Amino acid sequence: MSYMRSEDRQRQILACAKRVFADRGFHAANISHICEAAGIGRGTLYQYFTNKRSVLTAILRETLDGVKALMARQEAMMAVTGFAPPEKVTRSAAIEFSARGLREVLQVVFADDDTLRILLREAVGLDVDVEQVLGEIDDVLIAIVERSIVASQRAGFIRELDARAVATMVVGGVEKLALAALRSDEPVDLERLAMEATRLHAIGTLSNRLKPEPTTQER
Amino acid sequence: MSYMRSEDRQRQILACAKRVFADRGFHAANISHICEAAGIGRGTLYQYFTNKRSVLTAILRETLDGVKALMARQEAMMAVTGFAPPEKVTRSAAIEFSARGLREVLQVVFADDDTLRILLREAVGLDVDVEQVLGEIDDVLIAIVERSIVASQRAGFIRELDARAVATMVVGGVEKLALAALRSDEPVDLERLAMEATRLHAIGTLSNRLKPEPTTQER
Amino acid sequence: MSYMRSEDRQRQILACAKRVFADRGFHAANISHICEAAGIGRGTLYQYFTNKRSVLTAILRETLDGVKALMARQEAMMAVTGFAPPEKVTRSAAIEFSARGLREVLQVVFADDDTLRILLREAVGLDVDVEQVLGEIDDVLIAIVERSIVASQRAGFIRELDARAVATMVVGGVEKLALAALRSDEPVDLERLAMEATRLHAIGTLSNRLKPEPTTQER
Amino acid sequence: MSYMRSEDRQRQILACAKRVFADRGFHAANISHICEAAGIGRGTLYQYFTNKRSVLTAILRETLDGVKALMARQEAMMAVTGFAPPEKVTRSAAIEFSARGLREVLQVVFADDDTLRILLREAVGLDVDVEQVLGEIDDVLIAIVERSIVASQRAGFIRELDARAVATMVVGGVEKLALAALRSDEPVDLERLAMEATRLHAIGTLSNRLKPEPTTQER
DNA sequence: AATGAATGAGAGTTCATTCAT
DNA sequence: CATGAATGAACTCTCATTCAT
Repeated sequence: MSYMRSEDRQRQILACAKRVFADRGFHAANISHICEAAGIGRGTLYQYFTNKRSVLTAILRETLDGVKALMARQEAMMAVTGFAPPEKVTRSAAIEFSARGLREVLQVVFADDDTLRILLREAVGLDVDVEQVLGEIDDVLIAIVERSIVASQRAGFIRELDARAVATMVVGGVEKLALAALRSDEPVDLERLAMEATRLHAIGTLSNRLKPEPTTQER
Repeated sequence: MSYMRSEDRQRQILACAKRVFADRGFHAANISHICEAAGIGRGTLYQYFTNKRSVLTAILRETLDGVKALMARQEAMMAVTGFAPPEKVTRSAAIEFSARGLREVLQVVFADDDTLRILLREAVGLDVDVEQVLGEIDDVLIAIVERSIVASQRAGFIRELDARAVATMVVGGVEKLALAALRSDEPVDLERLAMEATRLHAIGTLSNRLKPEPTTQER
Repeated sequence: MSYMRSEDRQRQILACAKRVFADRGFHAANISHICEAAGIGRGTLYQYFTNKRSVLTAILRETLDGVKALMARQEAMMAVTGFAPPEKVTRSAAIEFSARGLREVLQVVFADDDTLRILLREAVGLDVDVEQVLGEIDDVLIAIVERSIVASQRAGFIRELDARAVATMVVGGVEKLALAALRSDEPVDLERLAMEATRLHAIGTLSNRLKPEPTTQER
Repeated sequence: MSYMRSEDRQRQILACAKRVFADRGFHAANISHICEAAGIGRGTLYQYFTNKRSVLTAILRETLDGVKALMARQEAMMAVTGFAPPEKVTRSAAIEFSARGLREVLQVVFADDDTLRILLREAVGLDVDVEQVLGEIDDVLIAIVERSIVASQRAGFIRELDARAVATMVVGGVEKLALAALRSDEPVDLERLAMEATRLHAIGTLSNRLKPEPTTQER
C-alpha cells in the first residue's frame, strides 16, 4: 500500500486505464486489469471514479479539453494575424500553411497511439454518454477545420463551398488514414498525414489536362 | 412454434438481429431481444448460429458479399468500356461520372440506416474477428475507389497521386458525413453524399485566384 | 440439472428461501444459500425472482394473501350469523367465541415458526418496500380484530371504546408473546396464546374487590 | 480537525449516529454518513468504537441503562410506599396510578422518536449480539410492568393472572400502538398511550350487560 | 488525536450458452 | 425442429475497516 496525493493518483489511474483500454479494448478490460496496472486495490479506483465507464469518459474528456484549448488558442492567434492577398501566395505555400494547422489538431487528438485507438475504436458504439463526449470531440475538431476554411474563404484562398461538410470530410478522411495505419501496426506519421490530406483536399484529384468548363471555372 | 425452411429462418433471424443491433447496440442487445423480435425461442437461434457474435459477423458478411459482388461487377464493366480522351471530357462530366460510381458503392454498404449504424458504430471495437470482417469490407471499399482512381489516372483524367491513400480518405470522408447525418437523425441522402464528396476530392478547395506555381502546376 | 414446471419451481424456491431466511436472517442469507437449499444454480433463481428482496416480499405476500382471504371468509360468515342478545351469553362463552376468532387469525399469520420469525424479525426495518407489505399485513390483521370488536360492540357484548386502538394493542400483545416464545425456543402454542390474550383483553386485570365507581361503571 | 475530550466525542458520535440510524436505517446508513454528521473523519470513529455494530449496541445500551435505572428507582420507591386497601380505592384511581407508572417507563424507552424507531425497527433482526441487547431491554421492560402487576396483585387490586404473560402483552400492545403512530408520522403521545393501554388492560373490553358467570366472577 | 487514502472480501446480478423435453 | 428451464462464470461495485501520515 502506497499513499499518493489525490490528484496524482487520479492521473496515474487514468494513464494506466488508457493503456489498458487501448490494449485490450473497453469490454475485455476489467477493473482488475486497470487496478493491477496501477498497482492499487480494486476498491481504490472507486474512490476516484464512480464507474468503469466514467474512467473512459474521463480519458475522452482529456482529449476534449485538449481540442477545446487548441480551438481557443487558434482563435486568439487568428485575431492578430492577417492574411496576405491571395495573388501574392503560391498554392503550395497555402497548402503548407493549412497542413500546419491540421497537424496541430492531429497532434492533440492523436497525441499517442493509445488515445487514437480509444477514440476511433474502443469508445465507439458503447453508450449514449460516451457517444456524446465523442460527438463533442468530433464537433470541436470539425469546427476547428471549418473555421480555418471559412477564414481562408474570406481571405479569398478558398472557393465557395459548404465549409461544414468539407471539414467533416477532411476529419473523416484523416481518421480513416490513421485507422489504416493503426491496423497495419505501423506508427502513425501525423506530419505526413496532415500534408497528404491537405494536398488532396486543396487541389483535388483532377488532372489539368481535362477540358476546362465552357462557362465558369469555379463551382 | 412455427416451422420454417432452414434458409428462410436464418435469413429472418438475421433481418431481426440487424434491426435489434442497430436499435440497441451490440452489447445492450440480448439474445432474448433478437429471439423475441424473430418470434422464436432462445434455443432455436443456436441451431442457426453458433454465437451471438456470429450473428453479427453474418450480418457484416452480407455487406462484405455485397461489396465484393459490386467489385466483380465493376471489373466486368471496365473490361468493356473505354475512356474517352480527357481533352474531350469536361470537368463536371468527369465528376458526375465518378460520383455515379461512388453512389453505387454507397448504395451497397449503406443499403439502409441499420446497416450503416452497425458498420460505423455497433460493430466497431468489438473483437478481433469482427474487426477483421470490418477490415475486409473497408479493404474492398477502398479497393473499389482506388481502382476507379487508377483507371482514371491511366486515362489521364486524374493527376498522379497515392491512389490508395486518396481512396482511403474518400471513404473516410464519406463515412464521416454519413455518421454526422446519422447522429442528427436526418435521413442519409446517398445521392447528395456521393456528389458532394466527389466534387471536393475532384477539384479541391483552393480558389483559382491563388497565384499559380512558378514552375509546374501539377505535383 | 432437473427440470420442473415453472410454477412448482417458484413454489419450491419460496419454500427453501423461507427456511433459509428464518434460519440465518435476511442479510446473512446469501442467494447461494437459498439456491443450494433449493438444489438449483444461482442464475436459476433470477428467472423466477427479480431480486433477493423480491424473494422476501413474495414470501410476505403469501401471508398477506392468507390474511386477506381470511378477512373475506369472515366477512361472508358474519353476513349470515347473528349474535344472541348479550343477556343470554355468559362472559366465558363470549371470550371463547372471541378467542376462536383470534386463533383463526394466528393460524394464518403464524402458520409456522419460520413465517413467524420472518414476519416479526427478519423482515423488520429492511426497506420501504418490505415495510409496506409488512404494514399491509398489519393493517389487515388489525382490521380483522377491529371488525370483530365493532360487531361485538353493536351486539352489545363490548363496551364503547376506540376499536382501532384496542385491536392494535391486541395484535401487538399477541405478537410480543409469540416473539417471547420464539426467543426461548419453545414451540408457539397458538391455542393458548389466543385464549390468554382474549381473556386479558376481555375482562381486564382489575380485581372485583376494587371499590366500584361512584357514578358509572362503564367508561 | 477539532479536538474534544474523549468522553464528549463519544457522546457526540452516538447522538449523531442515533439520528442517522433512525433516518436511514441501520443498513442504509454508512459509516461515512455518521462521520459526516458528526463532522469527523471516517477513521476517527474507530478510535471510539470497534465496529459499526458496536455503535448501535452502544445506543441500545443507553436505553438499557435507562430502564435498568428506572427499575432500581421504582424498587426503592416501592420499599417505602404501601398500598391503600382496595376497598378504599376507585377503579379509575387505580387505573390512573398504573398509567402513571407505565408512562414513566415509556418516557425512558421512547425518549424520542429516534430511539423508538431504532428499538422497534432498525435494530430488529440484525444480529445475535444486537438481538441480545434488545432482549435484555425487553426483559427489563416486562419485568417492570410485571412487578407492578404482582405488587398490585398482592395489594388485592388485581385479580389472579399470569403476571409475566400479561406484562408481555401490555408491552407488546403499547409498542404496536407506538409503531402505528410512527408509521403515520404523527407524534407519539406517550401520555395518551399509557392511559389508553392501561384502561384497556385494566377493565377489559366486555360490556357489563353480559350475563354474569353463574359461579365465580373471577377466573 | 485525527485523518482519509487504501483495501479486498464478498455481495448481487447478468446473460450467453446448453440440454432435457 | 423448437423450446425455455437451467446454468455458472464472470462481472461490477460497496463499504466496513485498516493504517501511513
